Amino acid sequence: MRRSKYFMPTLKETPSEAQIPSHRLMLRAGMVRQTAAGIYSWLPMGYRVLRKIEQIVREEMDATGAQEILMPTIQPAELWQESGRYDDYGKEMLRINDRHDRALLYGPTHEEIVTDIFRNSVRSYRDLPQNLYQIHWKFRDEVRPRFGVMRGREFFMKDNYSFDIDAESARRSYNKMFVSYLRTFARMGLTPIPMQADSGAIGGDMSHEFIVLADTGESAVYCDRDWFKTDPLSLEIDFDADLQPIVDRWTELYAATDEKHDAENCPIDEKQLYTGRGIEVGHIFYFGTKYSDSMGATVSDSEGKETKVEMGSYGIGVSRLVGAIIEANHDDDGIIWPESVAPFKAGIINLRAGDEGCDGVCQQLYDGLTEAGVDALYDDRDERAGVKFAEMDLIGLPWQIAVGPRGVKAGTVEIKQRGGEREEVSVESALARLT
RNA sequence: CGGGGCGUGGCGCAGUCUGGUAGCGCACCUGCUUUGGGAGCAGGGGGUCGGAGGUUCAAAUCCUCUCGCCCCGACCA
Repeated sequence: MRRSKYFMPTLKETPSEAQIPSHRLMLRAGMVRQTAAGIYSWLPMGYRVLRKIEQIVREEMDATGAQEILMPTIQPAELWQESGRYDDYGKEMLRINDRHDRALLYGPTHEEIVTDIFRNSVRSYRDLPQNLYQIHWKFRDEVRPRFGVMRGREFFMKDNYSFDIDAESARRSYNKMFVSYLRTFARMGLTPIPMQADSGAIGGDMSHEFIVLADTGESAVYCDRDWFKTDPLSLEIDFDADLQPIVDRWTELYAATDEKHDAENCPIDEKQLYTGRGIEVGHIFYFGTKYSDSMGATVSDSEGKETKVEMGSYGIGVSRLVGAIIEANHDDDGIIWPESVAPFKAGIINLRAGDEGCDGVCQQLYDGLTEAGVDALYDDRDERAGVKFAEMDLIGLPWQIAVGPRGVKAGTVEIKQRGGEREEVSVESALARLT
């Protein structure tokens, strides 16, 4: 993509409404624009990142055998009246009436809809287990949206729902999600720490929040330093195998959010305790027959008896992750994207646009990268070097290649990783480095 | 929802207390000079001061109402 043609309205100054780094940087880098309180429009570069994250989530969901569906954003009130949540949910739920004065709502979550789909379509235990996911928009009318995309009212979310014949099978479904989440977040360059969460009326240990550490995170977290020795990406996972040992391993180390942590009775040594901040990016939850009960979702078991299905639901805040990743990866100059979610892998800076030599080398680099399938942003504008360097640092592409008249004469370009040192190399080796 | 704050060109702000017909920096346009870390000079365009009422000879400024946004707290992917 040529910068001169790319819609990326960057800002030198920070709009006054933005307080935390990710919000400021997303506005400054031209990734998003606020449309209303807690409601954002995604501009080309922000949308690229959102899609990268979405794709990682999708791949990891698919790897577990979950199947992607797409449910409506607008839902009929009847289903919620049936589950009993229509009155419980309160003002966070955006309620709408259509022209016939029928009560509708903009879905804050989709348990009712999937349960409805399921009960109308599945009759036998032979069709279980089942796990359906979707990635799309939800709306919760937060009293106080803030932190930009990290706590919006409208947000992009992956949510999925498991259906099992019994509690034991439901635990297997839960474990799959648990392990899958570890990989999903790790692939985005984040350190995910599962923390036991309140599992409500069901009780037990079947609810976890996934927290990623970030200095500017919303809540204080306490955990064992051994967390940093673990690497989810090194896990060889067979989703058909028993995952309980992996889950056990990832829950035996201490980890607690502010609310649960008790300094007096902390089970681990002070030296071993890491104190930091974190952002909740995922939540998995087993809730048994809560909805199958109220909404009559049953199947025949192996003896022909009607049995309520055991369910769980699992969420990942996809749009929140964009902010969370920036919170965890930035410096004073701007964003530092992990390669897996970067909008472009590399930026090419033409330090003397219009100079025949510079133009030629830049084109050669750009073509070379493009042919190799590497996304590059080529800053071909007639701007001063400082402007280009500053913007490239701001938008945080993992690699920068600077092409100037001096180097071109000597047959070299300068390559550096965002935040790293510059290195003079030949055009060929620059290309080799990135392809 | 309780408490606080702010709405003035695209962005950041001054002007409001003490009414007199809107200003600065950045960005934008033109020209020249510059050209390796957000250039310099000159010229130029753009705002009925969030909105509606009211007071006044006169309102960004005073009064009333209203809408929007932000921050702290309680709540959440």
